[in-house]
Amino acid sequence: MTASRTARERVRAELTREIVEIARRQLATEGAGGLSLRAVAREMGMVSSAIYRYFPSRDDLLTTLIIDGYNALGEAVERADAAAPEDDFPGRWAALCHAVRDWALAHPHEYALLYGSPVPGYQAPQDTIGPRVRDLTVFGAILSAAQRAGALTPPATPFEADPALAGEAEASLADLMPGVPGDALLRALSAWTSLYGWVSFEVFGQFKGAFVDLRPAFDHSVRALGAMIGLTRG
Amino acid sequence: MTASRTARERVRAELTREIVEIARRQLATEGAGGLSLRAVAREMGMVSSAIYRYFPSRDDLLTTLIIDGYNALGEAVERADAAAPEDDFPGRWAALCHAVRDWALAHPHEYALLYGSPVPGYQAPQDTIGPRVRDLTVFGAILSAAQRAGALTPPATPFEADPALAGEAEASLADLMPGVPGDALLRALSAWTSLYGWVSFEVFGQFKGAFVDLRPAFDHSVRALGAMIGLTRG
DNA sequence: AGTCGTCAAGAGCGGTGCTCTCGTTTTCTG
DNA sequence: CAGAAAACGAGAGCACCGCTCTTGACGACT
Repeated sequence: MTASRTARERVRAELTREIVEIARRQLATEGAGGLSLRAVAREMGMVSSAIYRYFPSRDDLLTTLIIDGYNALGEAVERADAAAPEDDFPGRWAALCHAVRDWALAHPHEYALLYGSPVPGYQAPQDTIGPRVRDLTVFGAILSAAQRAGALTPPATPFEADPALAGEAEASLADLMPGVPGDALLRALSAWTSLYGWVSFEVFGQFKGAFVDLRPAFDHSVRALGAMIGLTRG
Repeated sequence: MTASRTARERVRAELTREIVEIARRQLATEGAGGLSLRAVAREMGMVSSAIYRYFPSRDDLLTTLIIDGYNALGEAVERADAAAPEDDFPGRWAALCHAVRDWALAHPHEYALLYGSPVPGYQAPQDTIGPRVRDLTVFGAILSAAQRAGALTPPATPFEADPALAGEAEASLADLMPGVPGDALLRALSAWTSLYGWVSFEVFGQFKGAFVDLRPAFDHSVRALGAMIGLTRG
């Protein structure tokens, strides 16, 4: 039964995969705005209306591309983190940051789809919430592990966090970053926004013609942020 | 002579202004993708081809909207900075940050046009470079003034900047932020990317359903970043 | 073997940016 | 002042888009 039904379903799955693949290639070359169902159909030798048997609308196709993008980015981050020495927490943070930057520069249009302006009105259905936080999850694992290893020590700073706000942060991030004190979470949040702010600036061209060499500047910023968070070697 | 010529040119300028105004309203409601020359023409009671007498292409219309956006944001930032006590440098930094965030939240689609994914292939002609750095210019003025007032003192940090990189930063930002030492510039750069990273996250919906109250969290982050930069009261 | 669901194809709708042509009107000039 | 020149709005049209609906053929299940 499964075998007979699979005859149909297998070709269907294959065609679906092929559509997504062609769409991703179009996305990579033309950008999100240039993704056209008709062009995908043309490249597949199908007529445009046939695509709608597989994706009910252009936005649905975009949504799967978005999910794939989050997964690809998350995978890259996970790989980079796993390759770093487990107790070198500043190093793991730096590896995470460079993974994000490298992936974004290698896939600018997909990065724009994930972290740029929302494309249509906007969509973002619920299936996205899982892959969307894969990078954050890695970050949380690093922070939690550093905290457990006693390698998350607040640097001397003239600025203290409001205890109420710190508690709120602790509560709302308890699942992703368990055990991390609230003030460290707030510092980590600043570092996180700085990371994506930098990458967005660079990918979206705001840094055009600024520093001669952006890579060492990025690396310095990343390490300084790691120190600001309070990460030390375990 | 000017009066006679103005007969035509005045109505032309007026129509141009009206086109931009309608376009901005469409941009605010529909987003950059929903901006349609035909819709603008329809709303003006003109035929679509007539618009091309005033803007040679849709991208040109978008470009003027972008320039206007940079100017509006820059003006808001300048106003906020001017309203703060001149020698309260952490306060001026905080005012700048809140001005950026408030403006972005009030004009999300225009913010997306400025700091989101570049719209078509992308454009960004040279007329943009002036208004584009109005916010950065204010930031530079704050930093330079703080430095002159002796209110820019590096906080105790376990992380030192590479002198070569600091020198490079000093050289490339000498015009915008004269007199500011390189290591402070590097810290300021991190704070800058953190600011825009935060605002982009918030405007683009990445913070959806995170903290209950984003405003106090933002304010804390901003003040912590100010301390990280090394800003103190003069 | 017959029925029913799935599929690709085609035509078509309303929308887009943009081009070209054609009268008209305004401006500049001889 | 009259005529040339430039600017203008209107309209038709091209190629493209997302999306819908119908039609006919093929495959799968009873």
